[in-house]
Amino acid sequence: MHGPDASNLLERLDALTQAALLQGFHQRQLVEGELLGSPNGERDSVFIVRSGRIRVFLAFEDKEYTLTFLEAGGIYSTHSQAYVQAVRPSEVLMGDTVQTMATLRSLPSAVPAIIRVLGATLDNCMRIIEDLAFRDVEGRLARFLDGMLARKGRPHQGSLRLELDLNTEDIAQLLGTTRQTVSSLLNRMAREGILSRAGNGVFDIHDAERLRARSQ
Amino acid sequence: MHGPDASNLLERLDALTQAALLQGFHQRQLVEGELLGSPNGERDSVFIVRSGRIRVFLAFEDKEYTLTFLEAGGIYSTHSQAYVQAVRPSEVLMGDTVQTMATLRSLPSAVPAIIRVLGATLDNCMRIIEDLAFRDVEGRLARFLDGMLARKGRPHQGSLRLELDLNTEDIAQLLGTTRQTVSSLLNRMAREGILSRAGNGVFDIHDAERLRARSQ
DNA sequence: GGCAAGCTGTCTGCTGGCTGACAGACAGCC
DNA sequence: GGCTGTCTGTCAGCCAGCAGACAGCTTGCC
Repeated sequence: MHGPDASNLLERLDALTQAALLQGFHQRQLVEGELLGSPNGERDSVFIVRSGRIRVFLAFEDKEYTLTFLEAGGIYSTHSQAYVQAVRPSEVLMGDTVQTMATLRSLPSAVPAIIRVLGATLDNCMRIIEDLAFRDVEGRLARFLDGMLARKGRPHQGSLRLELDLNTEDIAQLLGTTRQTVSSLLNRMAREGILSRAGNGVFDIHDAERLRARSQ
Repeated sequence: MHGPDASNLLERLDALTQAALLQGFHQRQLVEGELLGSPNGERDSVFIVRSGRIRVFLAFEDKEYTLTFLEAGGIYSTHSQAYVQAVRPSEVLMGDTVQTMATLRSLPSAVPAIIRVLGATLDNCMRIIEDLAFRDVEGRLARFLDGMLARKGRPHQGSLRLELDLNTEDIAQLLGTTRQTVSSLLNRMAREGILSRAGNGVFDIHDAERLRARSQ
């Protein structure tokens, strides 16, 4: 989410490699709000999302910045300074990082896929830095919507419908700003005819052209 | 630079593995200001810095944000949306990414090192995001100085001397702010007795305690 | 029905930091 | 000496966006 998805690791591997890699992984059910990992967490794990929705975020004092939402197929690691939390009931496959590294030694065919996943995560981070360092909130919002449009937009009555299932606060945390600012920007764009809101978390984009122009 | 260094890849490998990995790499001399890579550059390369100083930065319109400076031992890739530029005459060992990936398949012992390097780069990116999303410029500056202190500080007449070889503008670009703001913050810290400036790019930190407190 | 919880919209005041402009200090060079 | 280029310090003006407060709307529950 928020840009091209962290690539689906499993799709890129043949069945045998897949099975070998996932040896030692165990399935885990998460309830809504459950923390999978936090900075300085005891144990390093890698995990793959089977279902549900996982939020990866940074926190400092009482602010939070969402790095990404993971859905089915998403892969991440609980090391790093990020918090990892299920925002709804979810299922994940978890494995120990150290053990997975060891498995990799005897599974060279999986290496390029792994490196590509890491590379995609890195790209995502760089995009975020670019956003935070250079763009104002309106630019970030436009870029976010434009990116989601490419991934999730569906034609609907002459416009493009975007069902994000995110509320204003969620979007604000993805952009590193406040709910109030997102709210007023979205309404300004609505007034300008760029989009309209068709219920909570549902947007109809009427002028993708102008949206993209704003994301530069 | 700017936090723990992107780990020195070569140190972590035995001589044989090293030689195998660097097969096909070629040495290249860079003059000051030379661009090694830019977003949408034709060819993907990996490179290792032998000497000199390389700046990795993002650019947008007329602003630039420096992600890191690489010195001897540093490793990076020219893929990604970053620009890579020699800020002084430098020597690098360059290799083709695709070919290096292929080499890796038959060199499983190098995989953990590679993954660790990628992981360190990712950690650095996350630290930057944390800074940009949560901290004001003074906090970022304090954190930057504190980090450099740990890596480059040398006792000097009862204080800790920091020879950064960076001017105010360079620091501003590392922090995502302007030269003027950095200048006034440094002078405020000097007035408060936290540090003093002993020439361009040289700082004496008198109160590391209070510096750290400001970086939270 | 009433009540609470969650989501949204809007207003107001305040401020961190950007921008542009200018001046002083210093080094190297002709 | 004067000239140029590089680096630094400082000031005034301005504004994007934060923070707090409040109101309206829905939904679900007792």
